[in-house]
Amino acid sequence: MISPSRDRNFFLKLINKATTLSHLSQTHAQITLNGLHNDLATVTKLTHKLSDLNSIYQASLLCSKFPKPDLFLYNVLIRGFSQNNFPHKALDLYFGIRKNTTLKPDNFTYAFTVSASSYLPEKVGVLLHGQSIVGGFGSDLFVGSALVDMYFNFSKVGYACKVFDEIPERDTVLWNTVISGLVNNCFFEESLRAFKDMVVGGTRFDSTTLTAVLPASAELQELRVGMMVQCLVVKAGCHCHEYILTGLISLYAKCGEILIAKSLFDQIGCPDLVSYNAMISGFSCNNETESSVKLFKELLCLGERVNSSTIVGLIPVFSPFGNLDLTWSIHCFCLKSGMVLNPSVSTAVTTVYSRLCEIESARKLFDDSPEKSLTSWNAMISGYAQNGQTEMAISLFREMQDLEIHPNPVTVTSILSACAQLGALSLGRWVHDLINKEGFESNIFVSTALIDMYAKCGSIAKARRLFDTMQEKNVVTWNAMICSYGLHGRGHEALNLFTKMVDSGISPTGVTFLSVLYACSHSGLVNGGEEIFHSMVHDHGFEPLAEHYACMVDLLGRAGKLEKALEFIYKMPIAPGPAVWGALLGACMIHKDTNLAQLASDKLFELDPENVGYYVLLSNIYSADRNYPQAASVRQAVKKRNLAKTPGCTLIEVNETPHIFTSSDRSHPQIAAIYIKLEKLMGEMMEAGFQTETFTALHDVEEEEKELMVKVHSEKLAIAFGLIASEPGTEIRIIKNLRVCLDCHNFTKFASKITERLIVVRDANRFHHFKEGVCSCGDYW
DNA sequence: CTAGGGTTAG
Repeated sequence: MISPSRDRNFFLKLINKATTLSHLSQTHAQITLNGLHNDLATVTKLTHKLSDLNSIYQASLLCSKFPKPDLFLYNVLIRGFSQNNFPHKALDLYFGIRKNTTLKPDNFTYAFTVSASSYLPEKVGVLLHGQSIVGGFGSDLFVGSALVDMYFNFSKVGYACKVFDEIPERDTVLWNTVISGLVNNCFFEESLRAFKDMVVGGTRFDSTTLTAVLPASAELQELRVGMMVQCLVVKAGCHCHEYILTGLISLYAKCGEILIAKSLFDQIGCPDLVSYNAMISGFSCNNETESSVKLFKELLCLGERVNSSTIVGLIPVFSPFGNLDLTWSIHCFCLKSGMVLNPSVSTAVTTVYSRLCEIESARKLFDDSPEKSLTSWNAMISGYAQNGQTEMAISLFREMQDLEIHPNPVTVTSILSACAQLGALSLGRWVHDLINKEGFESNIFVSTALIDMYAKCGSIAKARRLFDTMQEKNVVTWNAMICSYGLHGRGHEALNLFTKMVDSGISPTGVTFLSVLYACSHSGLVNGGEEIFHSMVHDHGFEPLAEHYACMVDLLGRAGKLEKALEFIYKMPIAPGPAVWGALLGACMIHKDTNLAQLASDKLFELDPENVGYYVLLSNIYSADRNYPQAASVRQAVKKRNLAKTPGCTLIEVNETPHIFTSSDRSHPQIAAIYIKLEKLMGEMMEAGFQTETFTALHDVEEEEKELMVKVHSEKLAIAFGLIASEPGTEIRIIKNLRVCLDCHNFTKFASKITERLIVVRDANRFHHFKEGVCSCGDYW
C-alpha cells in the first residue's frame, strides 16, 4: 500500500502533465480508484486543469460534489468560469460564497470576479469595485489591474485612471493594461505619456508593451517613439521580435519613411501575412500603388490566403486622389468573395466613396452592412459632415444614441464639425458636456474641433479660453484659432497668434498662411498681409498655391487697390483660376468698378460656367451702378442657362430651439407679432435716418420684387423674432447662408443702436458683431 | 504584429 501523501504528489504531477482531456479523464479515474477524490489539493488541481482544457462543465460538476470547498478551490472555479466565457456563472459563484459560506473573498476572488464582469452590465462591475474596497483591496495590484482593465472595456477612461492612481505598486502587467486600454480608447497621447512614465519609473517593458505603443505612435506620427523603441530594443540586447518589426514598419510607413519601412521588411527573413499586410498598406498610404499591388501579387503567388486586413490596406483611403474605378473593382471583389461582410472592409470602402463625394453609394454600403462597428458609424457620420450634409450627420448620431451605441472621441469630433458648419450652438454645448463626462477633452482632435465649433457659433472668447487651457497643441489647433480670429475680423489678434506660433517652434502650413492672409484681408491689414506673403516665400520657403494668390488678390482688392490687384494677377507665375478672378470680382462689387467686373466675370464664365454666384454678383454690381438694363440682361442669362439660385435663409436659436426663416417667410407661428415688431422698428429707424437701399439689395431677387423683398430678407425676420423672444439686453445671434447685403447690414446697425443689443451675425464668409450702431467689420466685407 | 473612423483653410 502506497502512502496517501506519496499518492497525492504522484497524481498532482500526472495532472500537470496532462495535455488532452482523455489523458486527464484516465488520471481522474485512477484518482477515484485510489480514494483521493475527496482530497482537497487533488480536486483543486484537477479543477484547474479541467478549466484550462475548456472543460468547465466537468470542473464545476467535480466541485459541486465536493463536501467542503475552501476559498482557493472557489477561486479556481471562478477563474475557470471567467476564462471559459461564463461570466454569469463566475458572478453567481462569487455571490454564493458571500451568501452561503463564512469564507471571506480574497484578492484572487476579486481579481477573477472583476475580470468576468467586463462582459456583464457595467453596474455589476461598479458593485464589485465597491465590495473589493470594503474587503480591503482598494489598492491591491491584482484586483486593481482587473478593475483598470474592466473600466477601459466600458470606455470609462476616467475611472480606469483613478483606480490606477491608487495602486502604489505597478508591475509590467498593470502598465500594459493601462497603455493598451488608453490606445483602445483613442487616448494616444496619454498612452505615450504612460509609456514614458513606465520607462522612467524603471518598470521593465515587454513585447506586449511595445505592440501597444507602436500603433499609438503611428497614429500620432510620432517617429521619435519608434526610434526610441529601436534604441531600447538594441540596448536590451535582444533580437528584434518580428511582431515589433512589423509594428515599426507600419509606424515608419505612416510617417512617410517608406524606405526605412521597406528595409525593415527586408530584414525579416520570412515575413508572415501580417508583415506583408503592413508593407502593402505602407506602400498604399504613401501613394506607391504599383509597389503595393506588386507585393499583393507576390503574396498571392506564395499561396498565402489574404485576409480582410490585406484588402483594407490595399485601398488607398489616405490618398487624396481617390480612384472611382479602382474602388469599384475592389468593391466588386469584396462582394464576390464575401469580404464585404467584414466591417473593416465595408468601412474602408464606405470611406473612399465618401471622399469621392459618392455619398449615396457610401450610405448604401453602410445600410447593407449586417454588422456595424463603431468605426462604421463614424465613417458614415464623418462622410456626411465632410460633404456638408450636416443634418444627415446629426440625425445619424441621434440614431446611434437611440440604439445606445456609445460614441468615442472620433464620433464627437465629426459631430462638432457638423455643429460648427451649422452654427448649432446648443447641440455643440450638449456635445461639450458629453465630452467632459467621457473625459474626451484631452484628445487633441476633440479640443481643436471644440475651438472651431465655439468660434463658428459666435463665441470667440470661449474658443480662446479653451485654446489657452490646452496643454498640447498641434498645427491644426493653431490654424483653427488663427482662422477663428480672421472669421471675426480680428486681424491683429490673428497676426499676434501667428507670431506666437512661430516663436513656439511650430512650422506653419499652407493652411496657416491662408488663415493669416484671410484675417488680414477681412480686417483691411494690407501691409500686414503683404509682409506675411513675403515672409511665407522668403523666410519659410513656402511655394504659394493658387489659393494663396487668390487671397492676396482679395486683400488688395478689398482695400480698393484694384489696379495693384490686377497687376498682381498678371505677374502670377501660375495661371489664375476661378478663385483669383472671383476675388477680384468681389472687390469690384465693394468698390463699384463695372469695367473691371466685366473683365473678371468674362474669365469666370469661361472657367466656371455653371456657378450662379458670379452672375448674381455681376448683376448686383451693375445694379449698384444703377445700370439696370445690364443687370437685367445678366439675370436673363442666368434664366436662360437654367442655373439654380440658392435661396437665402437665416437661423436663430432661442432657448435652445432653432428657428429658420426664409425670405418673405410667413410660416412661423409668431409671424404676426414679428411683422408688427419689424414695422415698429422700421419706423424708429426712418426717424433716425435709415433708408432702404433697394439698388444694392438684390442678391437673387427679380427687379419688380425688389422693394417688397428688401424689407423682408430672412435676417430681418430673424432679428425681429429674436427681439421679441429674448430678454431685453441679451445678445442676439443669427446665422445666414449667404453674404449679408448692404441694406440688411445697415438695418442691423440701426437695430443694435435703437434696441441697445449686441447682435452677432454669421454670414457665408465671416462674422459681424453689431454694437451701438457700429459693425466690427468696419463696413468692410 | 497588420487593416477601417476624427480637427483647421477653400
